[in-house]
Amino acid sequence: MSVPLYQAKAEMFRTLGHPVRIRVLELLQNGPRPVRDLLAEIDVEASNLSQQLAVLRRAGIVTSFRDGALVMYALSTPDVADLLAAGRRILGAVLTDRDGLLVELRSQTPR
Amino acid sequence: MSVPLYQAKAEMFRTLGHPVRIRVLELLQNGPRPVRDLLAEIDVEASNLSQQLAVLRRAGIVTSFRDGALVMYALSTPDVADLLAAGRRILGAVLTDRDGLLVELRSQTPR
DNA sequence: GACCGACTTGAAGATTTCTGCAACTCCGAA
DNA sequence: TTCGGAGTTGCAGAAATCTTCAAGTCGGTC
Repeated sequence: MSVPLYQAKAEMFRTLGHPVRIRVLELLQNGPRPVRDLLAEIDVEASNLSQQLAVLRRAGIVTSFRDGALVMYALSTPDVADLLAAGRRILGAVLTDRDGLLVELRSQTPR
Repeated sequence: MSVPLYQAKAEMFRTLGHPVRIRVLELLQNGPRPVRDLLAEIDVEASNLSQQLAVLRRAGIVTSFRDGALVMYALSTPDVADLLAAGRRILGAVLTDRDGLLVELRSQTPR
């Protein structure tokens, strides 16, 4: 297997490695959402959110389209939900009462 | 859900966001391996590999133990394999003949 | 067509991550 | 007890990422 493929995989994971971007993806799991909604749920400046959305867009993980005055975002593939779920599982295995985060993690219904 | 949990998830993904670390994890899927072996398969300096292993160790994704003169590394949980597999699927969905990497990706047997 | 809300873009400074070198520890063999 | 192989650690310069501010675009509405 060639080197560039590892590069691509690493970039994909790195793209997910940001709190705001994770938050966005989890919100988009429930279907397309306008930026305005995301902004209302995530405590971050509009320009910052826009930058993070651009990162996800460039990586091809989300797509966007205009609906009148609003810009909508959606997951480009439902596989993203699997990835997030797998991440959640590992976090559970790794944290194993390392601290209180575990309790909170467990309370999140596994889809 | 509180902010710190997103932080933890993001950190977990960021930990995977490096070519050498991805390579290491894929090699460890087949069972524990001494650093010497990893070094032989990954084209990187020993100190660099050691730094990357330290990152994975700190994140709790791998564990290490000494076996005589060798230091062995192993996945801390088999769930990691699922995560890598999910990543592979997304990459496949996202790349969809965006370039030649796709062909290579497909040739990799899905576990 | 002027204005406002909804977003995006560009750029700069601050922060974090990476890489490679040098020095150091640990173990086993001679 | 000395030596060499196997790894790790500390650090500094280089590179990538984040955050924020200012400016700009696109649609609707009055």
